[in-house]
Amino acid sequence: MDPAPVGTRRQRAGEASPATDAAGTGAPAGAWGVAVGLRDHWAGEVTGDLVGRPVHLAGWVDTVRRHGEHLVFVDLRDRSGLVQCVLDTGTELRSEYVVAVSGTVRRRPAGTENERLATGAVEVAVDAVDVLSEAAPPPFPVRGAVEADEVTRLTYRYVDLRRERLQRNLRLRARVVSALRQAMEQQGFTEVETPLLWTPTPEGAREFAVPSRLQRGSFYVLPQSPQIAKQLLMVAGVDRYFQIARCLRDEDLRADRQFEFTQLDVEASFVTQDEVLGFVSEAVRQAAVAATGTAAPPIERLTWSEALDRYGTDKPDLRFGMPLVDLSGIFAGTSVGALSAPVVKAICLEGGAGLGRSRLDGLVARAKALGARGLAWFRVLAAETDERDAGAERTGAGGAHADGAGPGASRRLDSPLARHLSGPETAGILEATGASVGDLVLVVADEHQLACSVLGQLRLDLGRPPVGNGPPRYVWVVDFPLFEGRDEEGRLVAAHHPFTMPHPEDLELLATAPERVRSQSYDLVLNGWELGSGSIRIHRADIQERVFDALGIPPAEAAERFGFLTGAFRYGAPPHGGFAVGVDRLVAILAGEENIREVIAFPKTQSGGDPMTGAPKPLAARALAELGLAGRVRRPDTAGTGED
RNA sequence: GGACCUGUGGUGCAGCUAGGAGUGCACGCCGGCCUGUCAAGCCGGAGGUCGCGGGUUCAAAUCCCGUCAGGUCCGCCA
Repeated sequence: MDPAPVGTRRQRAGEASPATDAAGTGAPAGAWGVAVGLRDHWAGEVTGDLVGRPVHLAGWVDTVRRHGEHLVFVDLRDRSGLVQCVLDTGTELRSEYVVAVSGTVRRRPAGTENERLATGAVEVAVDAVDVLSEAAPPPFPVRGAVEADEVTRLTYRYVDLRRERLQRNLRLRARVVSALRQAMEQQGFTEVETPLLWTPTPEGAREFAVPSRLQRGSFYVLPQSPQIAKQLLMVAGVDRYFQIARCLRDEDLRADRQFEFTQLDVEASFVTQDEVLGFVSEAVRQAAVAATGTAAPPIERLTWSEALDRYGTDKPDLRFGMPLVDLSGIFAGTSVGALSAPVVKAICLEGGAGLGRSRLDGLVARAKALGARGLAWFRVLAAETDERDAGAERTGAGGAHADGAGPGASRRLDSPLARHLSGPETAGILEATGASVGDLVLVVADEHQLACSVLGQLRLDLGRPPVGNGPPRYVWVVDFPLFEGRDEEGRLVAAHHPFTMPHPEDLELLATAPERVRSQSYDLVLNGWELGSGSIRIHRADIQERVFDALGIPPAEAAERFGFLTGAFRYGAPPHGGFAVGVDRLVAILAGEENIREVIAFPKTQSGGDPMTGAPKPLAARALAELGLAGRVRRPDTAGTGED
């Protein structure tokens, strides 16, 4: 017997990096551990060097190919892959039966090898089969790439998880989490667990409430993040903290949002912003290497205002171009009403001149739905070739000519607006956008924020590649503003959270022009997904008071809501800052998945349900009474009349 | 709170624009044949409230209204 094939295989493969195995199971070679119990080998590792050896295998029946009573092929599957077993007696094996087999490995007869299978050179001549469990036909195929309806998949999640895709994702996730943990430990961080039963912090995301049985009428909440706890750990002198932390937010679900999600939560004392970014960069880099086996690219850096100006968003997808171009100067004194606005911005869609009128109307509608006053479009056509230009005459649109200063032939603009443009305006559009014949220029004239965000969204609509496509582009977005807009009562709203340290150069603006104050906060963005965010925190009472003041939070209210944090700061708070990385999103992108459900073992539907368990469910009256909630039940027949 | 897409034997689709008997394809399932297959093959068979409710019509999977479920997005996510 060979009790420890793992080490020898790893050595033979000579792989320093965790490249995936030949069976395509998504696991590092030799990662299955020692086979024990009913098995002494893994199905996916039955290869040529075992020829002549007896093996015991256990797993699921993948396929049965029956050639009469005396020749039956059974593919036996376990997490490591499959191997063909040959039986010479008729048996009652069916797909997904759970079996243990014993037999002898032998080379397949010449000409019957299967090159698509890692174990395809050999087969197991079976002398005993033990059916451990019979199985009903699965509700959807376990093998293959066809996806069943979402409810069906979630109702039978244990079957769905048996499939190759999710098995691979679960293992990739485990490797990523392990790499993150190792990277943080290597950098001197201490893993600390923080409470799940926390206290309400009325600000930020909606929280899940947990009724207290011992103190009826009072509630814990589940933490939307360990933010305050980790700052208290800094006051406690932990100095470098991290946690693979579950966070819970009672907000509407999306492709990249579940109620509960996992963060790599990090906080460190006596550090600069760049040092925090360095710690996180190293962790993410190691995670990417663990997941893909290839080196992650360096993380780029943009300021928040650069990101907004060039990509119309604070989470730019840098995998493709189509940057926003500023035309405000060109249209500063325009006579065209539709283009008269504080800010005029444009994007250029390569080859977009061929879009038909209905398609363009759709874009205009989309822009309006996003809040813009309107959307101007200009087809870029070759000058003096009107008759051959698609749609130019049919739409009855006027054409404005300009001798292109840019590359290629002279160009003109085709658009209902084109004949209203002055010569310099036409030339300005062509020059600023660098548009070529056949392109489409889209222009939004509006307030700065709106013009940017609308074009940023259109840029994504028109140009964004699928999630896993192309080399990943990591980018730090830094210098976020401290505040973003105002609430209904005209009070400033914290962009990150109220403990974020203002940029040192902008401290004086707090009282005079708070909207212009930058903060020491930063986001990590991967392929247009916000992977996480962080900041340097305020540790000085005087600065904190000035920020609370700017936020319109009176001292008494601040003490009531955050007293246990500011109180702790009185006893010696080190300067500190941190970050949190969204693990589900990171894993999803590394796995090439569009939805984080595919990297979570038991996710919920968009309406927050679990079709498998039926959760959420009503609680029995007795349970409600014990929690002090009985009086608050709203029965359908009394809805709207009960107390609220 | 809102917008859009989807819902047809166990699974994935087509059928709907232009109403005419539950019509079709692939997989799976059940049975038979079959000693080298590997998504085995060949033959036969079973399996359906066309998500649900209402309306229009001589007639509805198909058109209309409502509703439920799933998905994508806006709002929301300090």
